[in-house]
Amino acid sequence: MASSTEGNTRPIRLADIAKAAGVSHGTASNVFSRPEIVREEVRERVKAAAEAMGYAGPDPKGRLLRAGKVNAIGVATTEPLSYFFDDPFARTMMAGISEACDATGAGIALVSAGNEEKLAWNIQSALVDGFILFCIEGGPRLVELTRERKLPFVALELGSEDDTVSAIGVDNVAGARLAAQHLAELGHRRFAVLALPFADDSTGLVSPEQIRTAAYTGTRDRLVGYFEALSRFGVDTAGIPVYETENDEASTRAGLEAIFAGGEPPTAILAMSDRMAMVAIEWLTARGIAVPGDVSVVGFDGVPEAALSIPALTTIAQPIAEIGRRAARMILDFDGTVRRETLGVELVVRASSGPPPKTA
Amino acid sequence: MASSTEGNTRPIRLADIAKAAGVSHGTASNVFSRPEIVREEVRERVKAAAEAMGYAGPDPKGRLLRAGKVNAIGVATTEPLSYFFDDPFARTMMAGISEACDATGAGIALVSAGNEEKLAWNIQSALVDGFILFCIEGGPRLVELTRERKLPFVALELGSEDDTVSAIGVDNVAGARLAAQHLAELGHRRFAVLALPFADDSTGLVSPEQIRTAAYTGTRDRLVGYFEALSRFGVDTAGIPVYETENDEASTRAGLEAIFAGGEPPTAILAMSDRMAMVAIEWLTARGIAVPGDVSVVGFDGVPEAALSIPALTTIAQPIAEIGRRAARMILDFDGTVRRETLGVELVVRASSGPPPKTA
DNA sequence: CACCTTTGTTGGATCGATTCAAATTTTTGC
DNA sequence: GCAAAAATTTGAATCGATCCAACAAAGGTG
Repeated sequence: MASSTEGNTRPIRLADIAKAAGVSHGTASNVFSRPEIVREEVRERVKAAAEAMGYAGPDPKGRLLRAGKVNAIGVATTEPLSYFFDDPFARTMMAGISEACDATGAGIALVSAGNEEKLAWNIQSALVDGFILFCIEGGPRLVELTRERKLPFVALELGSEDDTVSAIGVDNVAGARLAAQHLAELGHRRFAVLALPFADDSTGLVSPEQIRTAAYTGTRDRLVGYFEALSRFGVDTAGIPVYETENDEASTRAGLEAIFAGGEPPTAILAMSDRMAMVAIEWLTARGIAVPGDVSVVGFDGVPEAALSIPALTTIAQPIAEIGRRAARMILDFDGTVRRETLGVELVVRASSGPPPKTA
Repeated sequence: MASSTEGNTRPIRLADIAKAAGVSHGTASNVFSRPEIVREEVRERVKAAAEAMGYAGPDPKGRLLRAGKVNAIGVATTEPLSYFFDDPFARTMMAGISEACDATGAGIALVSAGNEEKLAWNIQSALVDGFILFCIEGGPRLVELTRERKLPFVALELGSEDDTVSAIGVDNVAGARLAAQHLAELGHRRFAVLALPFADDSTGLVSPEQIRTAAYTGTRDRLVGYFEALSRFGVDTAGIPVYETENDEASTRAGLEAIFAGGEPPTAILAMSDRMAMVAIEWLTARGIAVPGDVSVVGFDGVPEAALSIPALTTIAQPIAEIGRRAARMILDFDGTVRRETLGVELVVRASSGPPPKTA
């Protein structure tokens, strides 16, 4: 069997090197991980043996098991992987996460999957020291899945009210209030809302009942903020059409159709994401409805693209990158405690909002 | 919060569960990895024990060592991590890679580092089955580092002439020819080139000597293509200023200053990246030089943003996402052979190129 | 009832390293 | 020249699982 295995390229292990160099594997290991403690002559001999046998260096797989720490954090989402590179919000957030990881030399592992079963498996088997959860949709489910792993994790967006999970997010109520107040102060009295999902797999005009039982409290909070501010200006919030979308182009357009199908169109649109707001601007403009001449639009998020749209988007800016940085640091210097941070938001007035038309 | 004296909560291992449930560790393992082969009663007993002891499920670290496969591919670059999310070219490429990974359920690990030493370490210790190398700059060095790891890898951009390494790239010569020919056909005769780096740490106007000894052959190929096409139209290529930048805003602006400082300004700029081309458009426009009225600009890459610039950028479109997809698949179904693929490029004529001004 | 399947369970071997207490060798001090 | 101190080296134990040949028990057959 000796000669027949000639071509069988079983990978070379550290132990093989040790034997070839005539030292124990303990010493061989030291040559690679703490070279300074082994005598120069021996060190050279082992290195020479490694070189001669084509050894690739200690296999991280083996090292990992012993060391325990992977030195990488996982970022998980229910969206497909390409979401991390396509979506402006995600990208900005990832840039923040990257920054924190770069600073400590940690790596980033992107975790996602086509279907839920695979996602569960991928979360179970991801080689990471902790997770950052992108809870855009399916947040509760994602948290559930991750909790099983018993690793530190932090949810982005305090979507869930469950305060046993660490989370970082913004003050949605305050932000929404700011947006609505801005429009009301400009004189608007007829509004429509483009909302993020309240629950899984539902879209369309939303009833008060659905709002009360919203699974995604982030969405609910923004609506609460809108209504709170508008009430103060004497607007009858019960009459405001709230259209739930999936935060994509198709469902946003459907929402706009529905909103403008009725008799008296709104003069201002409150969109719960910049993405929807920008689709709205495009949709309105294409129909000859002037923004902000006929209808004002205010977004939410503050993605970089919002400054570039035409007209530039008035929006509620979240400190997106900062959220990412903090989330990463929370995992990197995890101390066993649950932390929930709420960051402030800011109204950024640009060109998409103005006074309502005189005729209205 | 209760009693921290609970003890050192050593993580629970599969073996602990096995003992608690009174079965062998082999059986306990089967309960999790091949539940169908263990008798229901036993299965439930083990699961119950796991639940009771707060077992997080088989640790991937252990599994990994046995299985060998990580089921993730590493994407490495010498740029900081945030490059993956900021740069349009990188993002488009990553989207392609994501797609291929999503399809097979593989994960993506981003590998980078602040300094070269750390990069080397991170490449050594990344838990991946193979690498995709983003050889924007420092390509040869990155290849070197990765080769040591003895894992499959593929370089993006056939930057190196070393054909023992797998690579995917585009036909730079043909693409550059297309760009130059387009401008020459429009009537341009006075050109300037904004070039990508020819070698590490050099910028400024480039001498023929530097071109011949270029470390980055991709850059050289593009220049060769430009010159080849222009010669055919009787242009004296020796007189064309070639300014080497670092493909960032600052050095591109410096290049433009240098190019337009001379007596007779060019009527057309050949930029080796869309990034530079877009900076050029902005720079020219800000100076009151009309694009394409006074000066035409043609880019290279075909990033999505190019279509959105004002005026929209004429460019040589690479199948960026397709390159990513192929690279990922090459690693995912690695068969031990070296593969070098060259993909075609396409001239996309948009608004940034036109005939030269009459007066010139 | 002996014999063959089928189905389930066991425990040792293995994956590839690191660690550390103990053993060994080399230096140093006098 | 010798003991104590310092510097190296050793090898068993460990990290946490999976795999698989061997074994045991239950079911079927003539």
